[in-house]
Amino acid sequence: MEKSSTLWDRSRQAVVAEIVDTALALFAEQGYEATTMAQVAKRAGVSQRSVFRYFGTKEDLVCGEQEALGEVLVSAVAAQPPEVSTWDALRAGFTTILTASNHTPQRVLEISALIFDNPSLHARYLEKRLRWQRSLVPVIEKRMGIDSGEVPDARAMGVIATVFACVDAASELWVRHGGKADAFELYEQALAAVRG
Amino acid sequence: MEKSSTLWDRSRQAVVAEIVDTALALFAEQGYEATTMAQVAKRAGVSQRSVFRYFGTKEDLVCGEQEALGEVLVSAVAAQPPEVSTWDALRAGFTTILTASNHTPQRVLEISALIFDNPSLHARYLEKRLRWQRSLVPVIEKRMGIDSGEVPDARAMGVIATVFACVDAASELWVRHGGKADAFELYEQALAAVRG
DNA sequence: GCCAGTCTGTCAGTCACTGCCAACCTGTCT
DNA sequence: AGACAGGTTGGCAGTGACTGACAGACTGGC
Repeated sequence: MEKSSTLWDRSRQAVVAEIVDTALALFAEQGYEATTMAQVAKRAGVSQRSVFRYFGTKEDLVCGEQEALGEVLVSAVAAQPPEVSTWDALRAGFTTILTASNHTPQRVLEISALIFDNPSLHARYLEKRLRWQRSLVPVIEKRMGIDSGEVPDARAMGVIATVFACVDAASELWVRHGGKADAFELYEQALAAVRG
Repeated sequence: MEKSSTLWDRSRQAVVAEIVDTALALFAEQGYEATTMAQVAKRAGVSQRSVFRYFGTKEDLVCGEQEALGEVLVSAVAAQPPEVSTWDALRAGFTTILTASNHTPQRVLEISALIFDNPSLHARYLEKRLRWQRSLVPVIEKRMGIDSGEVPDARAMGVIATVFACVDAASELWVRHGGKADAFELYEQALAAVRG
């Protein structure tokens, strides 16, 4: 949470934001597949090479910020006091993410719909989420009173994967309902069906 | 389970198997990323174009048969008698898949390790699994006594996603243990931690 | 043998992505 | 002001996955 130090850093942030905005606009106009990186670069006013320097892959134009959110999630869960149950700690982590995201719900919905509609994007998204799960393992193991071995514990992995699965189900349904449903409620329903 | 009808069909199957075998061998030798489709085609004795006609993508050389297994899973779950609980029905589906796969455990381990070690393959694999989940939704909804609406039910999705999550955790741990662990046991542990 | 339909190989092309190098911009030291 | 060092950008050529189009080969039915 450090203030954007140098002026140079801020202009860089502006360039990144500009590229993402033009990319999302183009994806909305023509669809993800039909849009080329050359188009994005040209309309954003930078070289194609620079777009790849900033984002690495076309998919990261959409899924890029997931990276940072993962760290937020892990530290939020780790920061929960020990008397909070594992399930509540994980839920708290996800609510933290929701409030930490500085996007309008419309924007979140737009991006989510893009991801859910596009197999290649969806695949990449799932894989990134799996990294979140991996980095959560030690945190949850400690919370469940399990010694962290070199290989993760099946119980910890199961709990983490289940919470993610329910979050995922809730997100997908939220998108399918056009953002009109209560995602939190859907999550509770899904988890209750599992644990009840 | 129909007998491979025409001779032509059988030789076609042989070609497909030959391509997969050479591909896996090359991946084992040089790694997945470092192996080009041109190499696979050349060593398999077919044109590069034909490889793409059979498999569509490089990833499908490894994940291709997942497709068929998904249908086996769905029909196996649907075939469970109604008095079997939802959880048991899903577990039965997965054990059916395990026995239906006509590969040696070594082969399964080799393929699984390839998938888990390779982000691009892993991503594609997860996305395919998600399609299994989608096609299971109506089956599970009926079993849980839920009317199938146009949008899936959160409870059904949660249960399905959870079982898959635990299967996934168990598979990954099984691979991390070099195939020496009991995958079934790991699955039970993970699910017990969730439902207990 | 002949014809229709299917399968295969070849070729050229698109697009994501990368390494390389020259130009450039920015702050610093003298 | 001018030289210098660091990092940044753009252009360019290349690789590799993947696709469409076309021509030849191969198959089964007549």
